[in-house]
Amino acid sequence: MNNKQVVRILNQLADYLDLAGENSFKVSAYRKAGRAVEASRFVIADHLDRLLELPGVGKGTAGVIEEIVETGQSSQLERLRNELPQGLPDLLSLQGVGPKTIYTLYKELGITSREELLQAAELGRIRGLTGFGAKKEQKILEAVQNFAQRSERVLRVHALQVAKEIERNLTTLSFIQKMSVAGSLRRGRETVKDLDFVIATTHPEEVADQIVQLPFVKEIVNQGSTKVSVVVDVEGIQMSVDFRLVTREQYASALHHFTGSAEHNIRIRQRAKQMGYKVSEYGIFHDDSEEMITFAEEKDFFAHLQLAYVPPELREDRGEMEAAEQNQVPTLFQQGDYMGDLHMHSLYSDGAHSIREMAEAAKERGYEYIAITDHSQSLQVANGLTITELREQWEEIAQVNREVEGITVLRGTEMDILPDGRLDFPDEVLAELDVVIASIHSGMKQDRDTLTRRLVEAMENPYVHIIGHPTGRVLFKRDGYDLDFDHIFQTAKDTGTILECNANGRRLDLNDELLKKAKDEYGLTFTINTDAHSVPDLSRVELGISTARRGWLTKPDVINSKGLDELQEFLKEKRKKNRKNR
DNA sequence: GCCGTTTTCGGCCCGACTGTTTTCAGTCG
Repeated sequence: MNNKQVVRILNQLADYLDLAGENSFKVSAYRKAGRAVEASRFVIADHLDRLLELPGVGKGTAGVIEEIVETGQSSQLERLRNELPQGLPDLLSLQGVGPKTIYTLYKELGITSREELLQAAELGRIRGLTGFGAKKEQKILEAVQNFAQRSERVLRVHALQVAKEIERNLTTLSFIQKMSVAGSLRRGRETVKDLDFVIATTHPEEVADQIVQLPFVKEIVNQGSTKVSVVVDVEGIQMSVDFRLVTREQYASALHHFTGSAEHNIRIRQRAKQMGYKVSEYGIFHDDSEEMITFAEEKDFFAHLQLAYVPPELREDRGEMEAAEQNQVPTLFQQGDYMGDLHMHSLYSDGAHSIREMAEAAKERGYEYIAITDHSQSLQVANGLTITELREQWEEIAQVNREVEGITVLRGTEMDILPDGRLDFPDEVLAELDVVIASIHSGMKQDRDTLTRRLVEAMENPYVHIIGHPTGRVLFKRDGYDLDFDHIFQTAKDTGTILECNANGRRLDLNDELLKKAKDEYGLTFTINTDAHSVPDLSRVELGISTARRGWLTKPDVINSKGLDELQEFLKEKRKKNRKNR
């Protein structure tokens, strides 16, 4: 039984308890225990003796978890399943419909599915119930109808596109003093469910009226004097968007509050409470007075709670509170630290632009160097290069280096690690390359041991510098390979192999959590690369940087922060050291 | 159910909005 399976059962139990009308603090205790299991560094089933170390896990939930691990289920959950129909928890996913509503509808009308709910709403059977009226019935009807098209999470890259369009429009409105996107987009998350904007204004009603009239607003969900919720459609991407309207004085507190995460905010409020304060989205209050303390900037808000400033990407309750208390928040990697991109494709394999075009675009971005890393011969779907073609490419690289000043193009490859574990080029060819990335593009469904061994053997080759997109996951499409990460990270440490944070918006691989684990537990070094297949792809480096920041990476952790000479020296050293070890 | 610099009970983050009520419950983030 893996941790995810335990989490799923704990969450199901919480859903059922919620529907059964159980004390809401008890319900959230189970959800909190679920989050603790999810965040834990060890496999729960192998360390049942350590359950009580997890925050929010006490005797009660520990007993439930033990039972889940030992029997594969929870007797409490099974009992509730016998008492309440199977379909009820599904109804919790309807917008604006919660446990109390669902339970009442079940008790009074026998409703156990979306179909039955739709029918009851259409027949007007809901409006007569105590506490329900025509409007509530209409809302329920819409929630069921919208279920099929309700907004799923969208990729960060798409959410950024929507946010930019909204920002562009907001700047044309009157009475807006200051504004920022907040929420999970500001925290740099790889996918986003909805957007939050915080706006400072002297005229909230007027701003709200202007917002709901913006051309991309498809639906007004609700509109008050401090909050407007709408659904927008920007070039076919539909998202829910909340706008929070506050005064200039309240702005910094509101920005912090709506940036979240929920877990981070809870920690902030607990701390404030211990210090005799109360925190709301508008400011900080003394327990014993009405006076509200406001802040010019977020850093002043943190300072008032005797905390160092925490960048949005770290606000997940993954150790940032402890770091801020001890003034040990790291200076995270930033855009200006990025000196060059070490993974991109050209016309030689499956890229859309020539080496020269890629070099000129990279120079335009201020880079010192790039590596052209076309695919290798076995990856025929991507027009992988034979050794002969690779040598031809070196001539063109030399020519571009002669003709385009101010940037250096390095000879590279993204070489396949073949299904049997062999590499696609022999050592004598690899020795002539400046940058060797080894990646898996086939045999992705092999078992854990086989896949792990393929990566480990690739890292043990002294000519391999980098493992490209190490887990192979593609967001919304496929999970990463089944891998033994401890074995892989240990090998990367022993061989000095660099692991990639691939900035393709569907990959972001390694992801934030694996980056943090690899850094904290193994002290590894990383590279952030776009894997660009065209000139515009070069700009997605920002997605890789926000992921790296969420993984707590700093400038020295990322080799793309090195200048050209230092980088080349570093790549050569890696080979020297490992040839000796071989 | 969890937890303790208000320690074994009594809180648990906090407020906006909506719809239904006539002072509040439910839902959401």
